[in-house]
Amino acid sequence: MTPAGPLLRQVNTQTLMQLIIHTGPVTRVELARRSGLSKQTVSEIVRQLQGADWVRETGRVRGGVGRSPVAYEFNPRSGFVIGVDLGGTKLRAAIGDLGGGLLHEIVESTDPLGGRHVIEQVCSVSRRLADLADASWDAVLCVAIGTPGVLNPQTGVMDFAVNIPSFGDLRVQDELTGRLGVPLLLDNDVNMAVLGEHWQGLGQDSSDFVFIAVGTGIGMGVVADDEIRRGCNGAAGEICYLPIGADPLDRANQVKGAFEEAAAGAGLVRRYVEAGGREVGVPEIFAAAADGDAAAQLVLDDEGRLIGQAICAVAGVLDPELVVLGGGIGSRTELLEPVRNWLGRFMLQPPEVHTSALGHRAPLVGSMAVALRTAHQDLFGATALTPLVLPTPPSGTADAADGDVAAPNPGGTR
Amino acid sequence: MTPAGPLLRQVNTQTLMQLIIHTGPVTRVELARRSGLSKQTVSEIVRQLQGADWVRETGRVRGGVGRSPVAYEFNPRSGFVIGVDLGGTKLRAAIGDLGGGLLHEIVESTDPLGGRHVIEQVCSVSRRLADLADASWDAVLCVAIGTPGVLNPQTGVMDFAVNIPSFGDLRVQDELTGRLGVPLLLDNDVNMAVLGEHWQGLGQDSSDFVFIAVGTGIGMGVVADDEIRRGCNGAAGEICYLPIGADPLDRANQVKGAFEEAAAGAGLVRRYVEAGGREVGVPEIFAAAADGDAAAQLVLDDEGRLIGQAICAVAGVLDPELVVLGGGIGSRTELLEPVRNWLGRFMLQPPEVHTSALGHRAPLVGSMAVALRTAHQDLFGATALTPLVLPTPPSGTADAADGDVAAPNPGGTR
DNA sequence: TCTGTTCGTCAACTTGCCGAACGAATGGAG
DNA sequence: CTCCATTCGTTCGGCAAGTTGACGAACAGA
Repeated sequence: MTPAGPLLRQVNTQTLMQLIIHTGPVTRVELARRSGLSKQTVSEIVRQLQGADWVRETGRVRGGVGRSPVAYEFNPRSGFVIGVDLGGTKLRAAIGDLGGGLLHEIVESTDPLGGRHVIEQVCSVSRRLADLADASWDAVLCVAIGTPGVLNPQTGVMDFAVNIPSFGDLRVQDELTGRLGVPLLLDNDVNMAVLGEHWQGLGQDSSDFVFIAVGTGIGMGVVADDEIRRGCNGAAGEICYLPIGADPLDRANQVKGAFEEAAAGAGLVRRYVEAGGREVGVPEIFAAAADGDAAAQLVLDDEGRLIGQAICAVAGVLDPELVVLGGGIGSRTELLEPVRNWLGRFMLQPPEVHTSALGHRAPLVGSMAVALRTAHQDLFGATALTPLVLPTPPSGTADAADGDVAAPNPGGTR
Repeated sequence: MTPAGPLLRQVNTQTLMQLIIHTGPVTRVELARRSGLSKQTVSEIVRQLQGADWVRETGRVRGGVGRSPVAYEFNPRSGFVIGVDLGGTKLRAAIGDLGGGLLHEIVESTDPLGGRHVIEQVCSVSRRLADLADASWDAVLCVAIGTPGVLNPQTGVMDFAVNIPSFGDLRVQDELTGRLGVPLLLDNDVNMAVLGEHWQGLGQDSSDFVFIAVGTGIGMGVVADDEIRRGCNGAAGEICYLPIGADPLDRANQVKGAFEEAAAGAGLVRRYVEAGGREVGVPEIFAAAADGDAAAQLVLDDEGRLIGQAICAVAGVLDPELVVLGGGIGSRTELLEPVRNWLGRFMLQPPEVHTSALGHRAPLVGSMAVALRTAHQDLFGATALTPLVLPTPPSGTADAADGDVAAPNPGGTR
């Protein structure tokens, strides 16, 4: 089943591939030093990789004494990935190469007809991106899509995809996979956003941090130990249900969640009206506060208190290094100071709080990160080949009777 | 650096070892089928393992047609691990074999002198356990200790180890490692408890669940994706600081935490007094409630409300499959119904809530699990040998300007 | 006792990697 | 301009590990 030769060679090939990717242009001798392999083995494998176009020469390294070595680097155009941020109004998509470089980006309005029309739109945009990048469709290795809603990990259906008409009914995963013919990943847009910040934003140096999006709704993405955490139903980070702000016992507040009821867009407007303001949109409230409107300022400070309280709850559970605020309301820098202020009054040692570095592009960047990572895993990852079972502790007391053993399993499972 | 031969053989040896451990008694042919290796290779490696006493024959499998094969099983006595639950008043310790079997257990009072005396006590108990199990000290592969307090991941010092006099000042990790001469793991007792439940208690089938201990203090252990989560400062699960019950803005409530101030032992007693009860201990309150004391019943129902609110907050952040209640107060079954009742009023789809299956032995069992797992990792794990770097996406800069269609990045990153 | 079947081991062959030695390129010294 | 130390890259013989194939050994049932 697993001939020995191929396996070892595969491991070594992947090792070298990893080194070439992460070390940038590198000579064969350097590879031999770092991998511990011998020069000849390295040469042979590199030759293969170059033949398969995974790797390309990048010139010679001159300057030292002795013969100039040839340097090799990863050929980023050996594959492409596509990331999509599918919102209720806008569809953002981008194509990038396997080196992590972003090549082209398309932004357009989401098809208001919803349902299959949106699926069709995603396909169309994807193929246009591939054309823009002058890439054959076969070279597209992975597509990742972030969209509002909770992904049901079992069925692959996005529940609560309220922003797009009749989108929740479709088996989006299957539909799109079938139509694109490419591995497809679907996830919550907040999860994508947190991964975006982890890859290229504020969370680059943090292995434990959260992204809190406050806008029309409220959501949170959690990165713990450098991985996204989804919880058992994919509902981790659904802090809209936190018992904060509104009465958590009122059933009316449990549909969208007490915290969301109070702190999200509608709640903010309602509190502004209650404080004596006119019934306007969220941006107008911020503008009014900037103009010195006392009611608006009070409401925004209160918003800071609510968010601070939520962060306090999150920090008590997760102990993140950093909290990134995003979304239509959360990304307003005016909120930063009240949030920090209130948080400091709730906690003795609060986590750092910052406004998203990527802004509305966070979910898109995150989708790219997911697609890229998946492609790399599939191509060069350790997943497929390790024959090792996870080393979990043996379960319970060995209840095997001593002495002769019962008959072996007849079917010869496998 | 890494000779090829040994590496491949090591991988295969570990593969077979894993199979033998997890499959129980198993014949060589079966091993060959499952591992994909040939019969000869399996024979050779099994011979070696048997010579090194890692594996032993366990009789022949009779009943089938043809020659009876010899079955092999993991020799659990090839190594031993020790788990310790070091509390403020009691010290529980146990020794088990590498098969997960618990062999002997010792419970005694913690040395009230604290500090080095306790360290000495741990050493003494450990060696006595090894003697009881008739194991040479060299065969003890790992010791894990759970104790109250927050482990500082950097220094290895237990901060806030308030229950044991002058214990927080010591570099316990280093002291004990030096004195025992064995790999030693130190962690929070609540973390140990959650791992105990994960191994042999209620959380066996859950990859995402939490253990909430309510007693003198309040703490929570978090298992997400089958791993314990500590957060960036090891303070994950410190739900004592949740803004629940007491005024979270009062600095006096921030030392121990608002939630702990309200819901832990002292808070429970205080609320009972405020409700008209006498100043008694926690067990007396439970007894009074059972006797029909209205004030006590009210206070306990209120305790259920507080805990329910905390679970609501935790569930909103982590989405656990299960919440296990433990600790002096939390493990009282009388609380289960009020907690569930209130939780159902807070949330539409609350997680399951149960009382700890292991009770006060949870931290001890968890320590055993940690020690066992560490020993297995060290012996048969994949950690030491994989030459693969983690396949993270390469960090390319792609700061494309916004716009309907962004220009391709000009610099040709990297 | 015979026979079909399965287990376990011995031999011959293949793969992959390494050490050592050798030709090739390069920059500097004379 | 030539020579040379130095480093790069390749070729050759050898070793370690695994696989296929064949054969003796044990066992159940006829």
